[in-house]
Amino acid sequence: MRLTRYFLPVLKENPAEAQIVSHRYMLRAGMIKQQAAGIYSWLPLGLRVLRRIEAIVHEEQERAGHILMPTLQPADLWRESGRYDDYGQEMLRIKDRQEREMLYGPTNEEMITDIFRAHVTSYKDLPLTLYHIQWKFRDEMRPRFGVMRGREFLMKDGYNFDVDRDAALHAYNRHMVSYLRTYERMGLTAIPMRAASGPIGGDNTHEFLVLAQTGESEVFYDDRVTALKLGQREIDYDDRAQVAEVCREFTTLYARTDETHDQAVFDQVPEAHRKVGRGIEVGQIFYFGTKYSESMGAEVTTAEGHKVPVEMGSHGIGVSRLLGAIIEASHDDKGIIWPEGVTPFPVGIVNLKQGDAAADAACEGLYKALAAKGLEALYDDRDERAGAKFATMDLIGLPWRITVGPRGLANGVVELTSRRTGVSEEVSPEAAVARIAAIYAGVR
RNA sequence: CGGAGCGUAGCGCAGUCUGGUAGCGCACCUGCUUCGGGAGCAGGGGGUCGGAGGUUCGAAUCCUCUCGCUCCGACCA
Repeated sequence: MRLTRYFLPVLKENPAEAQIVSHRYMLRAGMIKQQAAGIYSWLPLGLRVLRRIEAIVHEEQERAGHILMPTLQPADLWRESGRYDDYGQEMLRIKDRQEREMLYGPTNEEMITDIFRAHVTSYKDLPLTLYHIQWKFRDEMRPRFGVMRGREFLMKDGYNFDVDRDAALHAYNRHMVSYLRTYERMGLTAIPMRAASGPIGGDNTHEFLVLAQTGESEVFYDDRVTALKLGQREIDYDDRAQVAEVCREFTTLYARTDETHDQAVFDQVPEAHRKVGRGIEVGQIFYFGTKYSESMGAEVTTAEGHKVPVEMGSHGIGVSRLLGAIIEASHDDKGIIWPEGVTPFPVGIVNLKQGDAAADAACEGLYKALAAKGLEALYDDRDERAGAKFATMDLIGLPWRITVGPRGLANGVVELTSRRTGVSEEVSPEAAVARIAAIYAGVR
């Protein structure tokens, strides 16, 4: 993408309404535009990152069935589970022209149960997991922090259906592991913490927290959990013992939110590892058994011929919120530093002397060579001074930058710079392309 | 929803107390010079002051109502 043809309305000054760093940078980097309290338009750069995060979520859902449920739901479905009255003012209630009561979905347990009961009646069709990524609306009393606490937000929510409790708990564990992988691919350390279930219900639930000063939850943890990594290990999601072992590894050390914190247990953590901090919640998994299947009549026939309410769980990832969480976890005083997994463009090309025949040709060559490797660079071809181009690149946070100028070209080299470390090296254009391709070979 | 504050040019702000017909920086446009970390000089365009009503010879400024946004608190992916 050539910057002269790209809609990237960057701001030099901080918008007054933005209080935290991720919100400020998202506005300054031209990623989002607020339309009402907690409701945002996604501009090209922001949308690209949102789509990258979605892509990773999709890829990690592997065999789960991808569906799409509507944003608007009939109120009657929620009357069946009893949540129409329980959910309160946070639920946006609407009437259509026929005076039918509708709501803008804050979550989809009722609807997925309705889909399930219409089509599944036998244990032979289990286990089943269905998920979608859809906009949700929760009419927060106080939206804030940009996309971290918006009213409209994009969420991946999945639902598993199993024949018995053991199978459902395996589904729970499977999702815990897949979520760990998902966050790691985004360059995040998200710690599973024992949590409270809230309006979803159920007795087994973990939240995934990214540690950050600006987090909304107070967290208590043994800091050795932050060193745990899934890495490249092979995992067979059908292997109950292996999946359970990974979960045990990640949930044994103390890690809880204030809702479930137990000071007596926490005191047993060695003092050197005992940490209190704040975290951003980026996902949650639930096992809630037959809460919805019983109230809504979602039953399956077992091998023995009995009808039983299906065992269920649900799992969510705050897709739009993750943009904010990633920025909170990865930035400096110049701007954002995107992890390779979610960056809007893999690399930026800065032409220091637009209009110089050699510089222009070298940039075009790099741009095409990268494209040939499937890497779309953001080429700053504006007639701007070097400082302005560097400032823009630093702000929008592309992890790699290739700087092209007459001075280097005279020696046959361009500069390859890491946004994260600031380290530059002078290499031939061909070598720069090869390096970038190698870096992203393991990422996309 | 309770408490506090703010709406003046695309963005950041001054002017409001002490009414007299709107200003600064950035951005934008033109020209010249500059050109490896948000350039300099000169010239220029743009707002009727969130909205409605009222007081007054006269309202961004005073009064009433209203809409929106932000911050603190209670709730949440």
